[in-house]
Amino acid sequence: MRIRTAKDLGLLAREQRKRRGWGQAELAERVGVSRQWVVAFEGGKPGVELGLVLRTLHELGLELEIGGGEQSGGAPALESAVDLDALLERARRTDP
Amino acid sequence: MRIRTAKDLGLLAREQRKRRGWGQAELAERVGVSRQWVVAFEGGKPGVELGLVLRTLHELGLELEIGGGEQSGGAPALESAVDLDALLERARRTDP
DNA sequence: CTTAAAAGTCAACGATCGAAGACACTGCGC
DNA sequence: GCGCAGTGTCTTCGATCGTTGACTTTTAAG
Repeated sequence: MRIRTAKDLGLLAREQRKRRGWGQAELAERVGVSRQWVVAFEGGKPGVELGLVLRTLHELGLELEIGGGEQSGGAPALESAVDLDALLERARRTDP
Repeated sequence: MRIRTAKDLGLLAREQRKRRGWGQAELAERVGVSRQWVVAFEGGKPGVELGLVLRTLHELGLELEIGGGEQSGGAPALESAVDLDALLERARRTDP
């Protein structure tokens, strides 16, 4: 899932937490933050600290991936081949 | 690229900034933060605020993607079909 | 080699954070 | 309807943030 805002991320984290059957208090304990912090993060608070966010995502089994990175001045070099195996492998990991 | 720590992310942001030929001051101005913040972020400071991080990544043309999300208790339900077109489309957006 | 640009570092300050504690509200099983 | 678990919200407080300004060090252009 593409993330652009803190709200996007918070929503995703909440969904994943529920999928795991955890309450906010349980997640907070696992991560080592206060429950209030979890509430704020899930609510999309932009001021939350990056390190805690990363730890929380890890605890939720969510993986952060950065893509993009085109040169500012023009089109990126074209890949000459499409690696279907790699695509499938990634899809398997992302949308099991 | 897989991101686990604030340090990972900061390094990547620095590389991308350099690739674009921008100085820290220029990036700071584009994002609307102080140069000191850019220095701190690139240096991997975990306390930096998520909202500013996301804005910075966007300005650098980096896309944030979240994957993973397996059920905690067992194997996820298997999809019966693989949508190659969707996979390719997503790959095109993520790794152009 | 010289000099300017870029990057690193330090300090002060008002704003905000995260934690702890607690109360209010919601959802659900019995 | 009642009770309990989960979630939302409020307050206080010490710690940290991001900004501004400025000085130092490193890098790169000429």
